[in-house]
Amino acid sequence: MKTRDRILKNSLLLFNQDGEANVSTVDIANEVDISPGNLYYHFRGKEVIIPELFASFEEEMRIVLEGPFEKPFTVEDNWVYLYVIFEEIFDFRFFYRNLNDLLGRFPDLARRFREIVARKNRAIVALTENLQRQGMVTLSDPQKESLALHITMVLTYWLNFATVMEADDDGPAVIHRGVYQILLQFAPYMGEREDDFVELISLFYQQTDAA
Amino acid sequence: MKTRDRILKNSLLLFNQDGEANVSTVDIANEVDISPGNLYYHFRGKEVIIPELFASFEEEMRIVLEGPFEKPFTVEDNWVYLYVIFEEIFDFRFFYRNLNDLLGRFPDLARRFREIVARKNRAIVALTENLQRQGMVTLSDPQKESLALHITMVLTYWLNFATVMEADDDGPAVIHRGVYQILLQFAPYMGEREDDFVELISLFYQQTDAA
DNA sequence: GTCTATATTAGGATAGAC
DNA sequence: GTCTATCCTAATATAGAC
Repeated sequence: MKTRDRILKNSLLLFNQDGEANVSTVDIANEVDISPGNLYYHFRGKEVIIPELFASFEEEMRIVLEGPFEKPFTVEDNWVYLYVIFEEIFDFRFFYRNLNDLLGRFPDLARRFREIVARKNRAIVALTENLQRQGMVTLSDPQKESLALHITMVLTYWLNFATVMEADDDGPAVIHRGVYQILLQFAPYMGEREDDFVELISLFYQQTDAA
Repeated sequence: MKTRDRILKNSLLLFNQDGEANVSTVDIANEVDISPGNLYYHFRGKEVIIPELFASFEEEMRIVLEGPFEKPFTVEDNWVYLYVIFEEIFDFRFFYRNLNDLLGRFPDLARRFREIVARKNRAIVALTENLQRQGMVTLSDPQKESLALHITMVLTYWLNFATVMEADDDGPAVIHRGVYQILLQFAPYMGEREDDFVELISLFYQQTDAA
């Protein structure tokens, strides 16, 4: 693995672990086991590393969000879809934990981040419409927009919230509950299918929780 | 006004404006128009100012959250109640924008912050039960818990989210939309009253928005 | 209580040898 | 590409006079 890539990899590791603000260039160099001077040969400091990491995140998120929304999605498909989005956020969680600061410091990233959130929102709208087409939920357009906005917010902050509320940082379990919470939000729009649906996702919840 | 209080007041101002991490003790001294040395006479640095500000927040939030939940709350009461909670968060928004970092640095505050969120959640549960007693909404216990958790999350992160999504920082308007979004979440549990309810809160929304 | 002056340190950054 | 040595700066913190 090239030094350049090792720097990126370890920066991400430390940023996620300790928060970007609490990681110095020397910390990174130590973790990579090179000299600070060498680090500066590859990157002119954190101000260059961060946008580079963001670009990876952006690309992966773009791929993830291009879900195949024309086909009918089963509940399990939806479960997996949300799970994968959460995983992506988890992998770059340092970014989400410091959003205001980071977006303030990098206006270019702010623009692009907003674009990602907008995409996320559109994906949730599409997912909702898919459920609608299958006759699983009934909701008006304003309700749809409002619900999508809410879900987008939960997708954005759930991992933060969980970290704040419980000191421990067990990724999979937290993601798992996040997916469950989100899918539960569709229940009230399901009419008589509601009970079946809740039972189904509760099953997913318990199932994967044990794993 | 005593110097000590002026330091606290201006620290809060700068923290909210620029983020705690971007405000130095010298910045604060400048804003208060005293020397850095003098600042250190009153406080041993930001590490002492922050918990002091948190204590104010904690106290005010405690008062706000002690809502009179036994009486039947009108929709307008609920509107005002949520609005006031948001205002409190807005006044100490620097804290919410840096939650993970700050709670990591001050474990004692982390404990107390979790307690506040738990109170917030209980308040929302109480508010929901109040609507239930009035026959305005129908929901099962798990639904109630899930809805309350969601609303607690929105209460916690809405202002952050809005700042991220729109660069501008217009407090009242953002709070206003937050309240609207939250109340909208009760709609699907209202049965036939739903349309009336949505119309009513839309009215509040447009009304206060013009003001 | 308040000031000025100064010490200390950590982090960011570069020069030059290998 | 990599290292060592070194510099610069911003931020924290203290001492001592007024």
